[in-house]
Amino acid sequence: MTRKQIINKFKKAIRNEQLKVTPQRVAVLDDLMDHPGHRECDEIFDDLRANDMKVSRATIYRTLDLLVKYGFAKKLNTGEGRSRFENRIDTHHHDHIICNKCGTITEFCNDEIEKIQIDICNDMDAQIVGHEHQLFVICADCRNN
Amino acid sequence: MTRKQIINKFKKAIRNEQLKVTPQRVAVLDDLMDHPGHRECDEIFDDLRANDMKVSRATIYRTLDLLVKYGFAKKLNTGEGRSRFENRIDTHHHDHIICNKCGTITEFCNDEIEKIQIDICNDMDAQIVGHEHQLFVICADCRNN
DNA sequence: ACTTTATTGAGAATGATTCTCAAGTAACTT
DNA sequence: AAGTTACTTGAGAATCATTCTCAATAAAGT
Repeated sequence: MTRKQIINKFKKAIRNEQLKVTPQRVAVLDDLMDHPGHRECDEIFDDLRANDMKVSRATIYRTLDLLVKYGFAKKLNTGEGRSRFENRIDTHHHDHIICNKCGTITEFCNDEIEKIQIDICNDMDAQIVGHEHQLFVICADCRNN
Repeated sequence: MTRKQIINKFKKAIRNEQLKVTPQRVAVLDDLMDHPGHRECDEIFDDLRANDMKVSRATIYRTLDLLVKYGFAKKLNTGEGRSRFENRIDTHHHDHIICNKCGTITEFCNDEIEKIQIDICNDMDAQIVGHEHQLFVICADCRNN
């Protein structure tokens, strides 16, 4: 999907809920797609302001909630005391490896783990709606100082 | 290990760092062991106060940090916007299944997953220092209303 | 353009956690 | 047992991320 198509999909999703398409909402999604990493509110805030957009933190949080709700973004907890968000369109599912020293976030995905998770939930007759899996490490770089 | 032995071990750990054994510190560990569940600061606070102990939230947080640091407790993030802590002595390692509807926390442990995690870290030459793995579900009870 | 209704920004409010600091207390010394 | 030193404590202020409030603004339909 091209970026334009993704944004159109988002616009459609918004209108579908009798919500309104605004420059701020589009800009947040655009920013998430510009930065494949894991971004926090203030990074997005600084970006948009740097691009001369009039926007408030409140609106960014509100928009991120929308994006998560409609499946365009994922909220993650990296144990830093604040949330990070990542674009979720056209990305394969993955979990995170976080270096406790330098903070670098690497991604991983393991089909076997994914499968076991589903089995565990099935066994207890629960419907899985999501998961969060983080490995905390001292990364290769940090180990070698 | 008996409870007395665990508490003695904690006292030893504390003294070993030139810190002091105080009634508040012991009481927090005691409370964690009284309640095998996953407790948050305010629950502990209410408990200790109910037991006529003079204690402040600040001290509870400070003590929980100590307990985590010395391996007597584990801090976990259940996605509620505050931390929970659990006793970590004499408990087998486990991860958590959290019902997004009723909030019930169930534990699980899967050796295969544990093994894969280690393999993943070894492959990238990182030293694993911890992990957090949560499955978010709608539990059997909630599914059947 | 006009109307309706959702959205916005600013700043206040919230809630969890951390910090400050004077008063208190553990533990060592005699 | 009393004195000394250094770590701890509680109260409340401070902080930080996030959410809320509300009057002003701007989509989208007519």
